[in-house]
Amino acid sequence: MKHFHGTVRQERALDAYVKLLRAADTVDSFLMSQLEPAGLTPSQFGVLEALYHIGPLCLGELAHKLLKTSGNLTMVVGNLQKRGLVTRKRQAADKRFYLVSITEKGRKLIAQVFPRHVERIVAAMSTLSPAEQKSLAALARKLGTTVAARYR
Amino acid sequence: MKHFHGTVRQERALDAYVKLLRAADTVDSFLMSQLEPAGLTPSQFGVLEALYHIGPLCLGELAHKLLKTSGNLTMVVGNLQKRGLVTRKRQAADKRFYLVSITEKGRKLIAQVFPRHVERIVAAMSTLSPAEQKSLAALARKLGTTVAARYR
DNA sequence: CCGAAATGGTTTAATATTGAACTACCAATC
DNA sequence: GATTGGTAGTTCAATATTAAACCATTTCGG
Repeated sequence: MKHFHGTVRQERALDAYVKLLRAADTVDSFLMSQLEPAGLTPSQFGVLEALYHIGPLCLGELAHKLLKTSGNLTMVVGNLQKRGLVTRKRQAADKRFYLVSITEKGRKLIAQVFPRHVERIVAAMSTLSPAEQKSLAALARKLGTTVAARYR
Repeated sequence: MKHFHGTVRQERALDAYVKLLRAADTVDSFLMSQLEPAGLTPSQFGVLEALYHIGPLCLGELAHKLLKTSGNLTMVVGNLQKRGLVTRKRQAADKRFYLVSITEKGRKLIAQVFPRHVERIVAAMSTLSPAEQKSLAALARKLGTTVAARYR
């Protein structure tokens, strides 16, 4: 938005906003493009990674963690299920819940893909010094949690 | 990725990466949800805003600015055109180019929506002090440009 | 208990998004 | 000036994404 002119206050906020979004977008699309050889879309990777590291989750929890709608998760989990990477099981206690678990096949896939993914993140972030990385994390966290809480 | 355990170096990079993405996602989805009453999707708003502030652009330039593919822009611009918010004109000089311009109707819509949008950005960013906003912008910029340049 | 409200998921319709194949046009070279 | 190659956009098939309507189940107030 270099072509917008407002008050100092506005331009400062806009500038930080735009640069934040662009950085996130650039880093993320690079990382996600590297996942393609595994045949995983970004969303599919997100679901599998969560199940791999956290354990079985129900659809609503997945949706909450990935900041997506439940309708979306129905589709993404469906596609993972088709490929035998996850299972979906109706809970006996409360039949409204569907527990999603990663299968052995899914586990193997993530185990194969994740280490390289982490190394690419390290490489990408290494542009920033350790102190800068911590600073960025703290600022982003403060911004994200405040906005999330304010407009809940 | 609180459930991943690696080296200090890895966890620092992952933490910064995750918090960056989540902050961007949270702020952006809040802002974009506020645009719905205008009947604009995030992408449509992005295109319209660019045309409004920069002037007429061809499809490739729009794709580059919005970090999207040309195929995507064909669709988004098509939907904006259906609603009479932009026009698409074949260039005489080089007939491969299609120049996209905002119409008076589109201009009015953005003029009506944009000021509130800016104020919401200011409000969201105001969690951070002016110095923190500048710091965040600088760190995000450094990260984004380096990653974009490295993996071009 | 029972009917009403709340909750978890699915479905539906519309738009978005991508990569890849394809079309139209331009440019350069021989 | 025809072939060759490159560039701008479109089309296509598949997945993603959302909001809204809907279905099933549970919970709660009376």
